[in-house]
Amino acid sequence: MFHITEFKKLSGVSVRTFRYYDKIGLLKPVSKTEGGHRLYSNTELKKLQQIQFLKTIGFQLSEIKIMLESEEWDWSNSLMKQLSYVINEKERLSKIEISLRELINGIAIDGEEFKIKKIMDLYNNKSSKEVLNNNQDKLNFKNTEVLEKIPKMGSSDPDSLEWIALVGQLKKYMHYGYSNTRIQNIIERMDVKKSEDYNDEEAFLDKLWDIRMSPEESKKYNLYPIDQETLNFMEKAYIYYLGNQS
Amino acid sequence: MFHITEFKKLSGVSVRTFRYYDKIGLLKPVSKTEGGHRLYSNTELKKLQQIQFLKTIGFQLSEIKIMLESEEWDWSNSLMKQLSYVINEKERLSKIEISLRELINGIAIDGEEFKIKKIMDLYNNKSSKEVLNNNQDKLNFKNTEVLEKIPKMGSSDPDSLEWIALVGQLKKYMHYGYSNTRIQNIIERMDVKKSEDYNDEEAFLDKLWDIRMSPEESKKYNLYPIDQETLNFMEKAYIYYLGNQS
DNA sequence: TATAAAAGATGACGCAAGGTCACTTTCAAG
DNA sequence: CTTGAAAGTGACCTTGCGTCATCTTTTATA
Repeated sequence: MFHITEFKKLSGVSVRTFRYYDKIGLLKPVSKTEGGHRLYSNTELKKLQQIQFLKTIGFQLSEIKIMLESEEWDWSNSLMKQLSYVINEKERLSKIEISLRELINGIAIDGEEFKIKKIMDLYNNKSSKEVLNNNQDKLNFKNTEVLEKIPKMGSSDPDSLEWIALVGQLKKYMHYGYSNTRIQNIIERMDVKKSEDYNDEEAFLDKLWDIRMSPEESKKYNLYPIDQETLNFMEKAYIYYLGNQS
Repeated sequence: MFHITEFKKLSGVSVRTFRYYDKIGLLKPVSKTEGGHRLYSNTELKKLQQIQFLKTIGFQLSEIKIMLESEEWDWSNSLMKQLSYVINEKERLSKIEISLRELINGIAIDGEEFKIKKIMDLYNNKSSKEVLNNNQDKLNFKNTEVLEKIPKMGSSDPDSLEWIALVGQLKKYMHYGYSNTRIQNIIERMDVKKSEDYNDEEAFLDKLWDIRMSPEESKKYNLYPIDQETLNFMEKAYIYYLGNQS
């Protein structure tokens, strides 16, 4: 049993925090003295450490509370969600980093600091134009000849099966980003398998990526459905793969 | 001269934000009507865009206010400071990302979600007894524990699916002989996948090949059945692969 | 055991950047 | 001049506590 300042020294967390956690019901003292002073035990210390860890990896206290309360929490789900959030944040920061470096270089080259406002204007204009460009839809053409070669759903042929498995893995690990080793290994395997299965007679994957079919269309052809997001991701990963080959 | 809602439409920023910026003195309307309605001009629009840009690269409103107020601001200094902040943040997020991936992998390997709390403890007190206990667990690995990692039949997990597909292809193309390119490609993919899925902590395939279980045994464990002939062939092909690597 | 000092409790305000009510006043058209 | 839309102000809410101010309990010493 520890008094609140001992508990603070053991954990390195402030007294105010304990009172706050008590108030929001996240971590309650094991008991109280007659006068109302809080008392903690080793159990609370361990729970506090769990809370601290979950906090450092970016969860909010309200989420942590629910996590630790329910006995059968879907940990992998929330960890994945948190991971994708972290990855997005990193990407956002990377963009900011690039902008900052450009600005710093621009200033260094100019030497005239008052030009900063003009540079900032450039950024604003650029971003609005980029939005327009990105909204332009890409071409949607079909090639039934190629479609016939695409692995069919429900096939028990191990070759088709691996295609399905590879696409499935692509989706599963998409959150790692297209440059991730695991993703790149999958792409490489696809590339090798492409030339084995389709003998390079048709640039199969190229066609596949041009088709960009909707789930509805692919069902019509009894194909393994590949959604737009996965196709886009596959394209990015493949471009990256080609760039880093040789 | 724009009224506040026109200004909102021109900039995409909320009305509440304008009132807030006015209150904190960041962006004041150029004038007001007799009744007190705010009026903005193109000057304010440009300034607002500058504010928005500085906000996206991570500056606080209080900083932005000072920046835009003083005529001779040391831009390069504050941009550098911001850059170092962004770099630190990215590094912090990278560490979080690693932790999250380790946790996710741990769960994926374990399959037992309730172990999350033990894993979290490991992060906190790396020197405590928990680590020792856990290491002991790992030292006590037996064949049955390895068996738990082997892809199960009927699993829809794309990773398991690819294992099954790869073994299936091995059987299908076995007649080409173990040194055939196609076979060697399959073996290579297995090797890559082995280190991805099992993290090299255990030489998974080695164990698998040591087990050499009968179809009956594998059914008992609900495993994808691999017959003796395929196992032997796999071994030969793998030895050949190791010899021709590098 | 009385008393002083240290330790603890409670409550309130503040922080950043606004969102979301509720209620009142002004503007612009007919 | 009226009426509905638009604009105004003020207050409370969010996160995760830090920082007073004030009051009560515990503990050490005389």
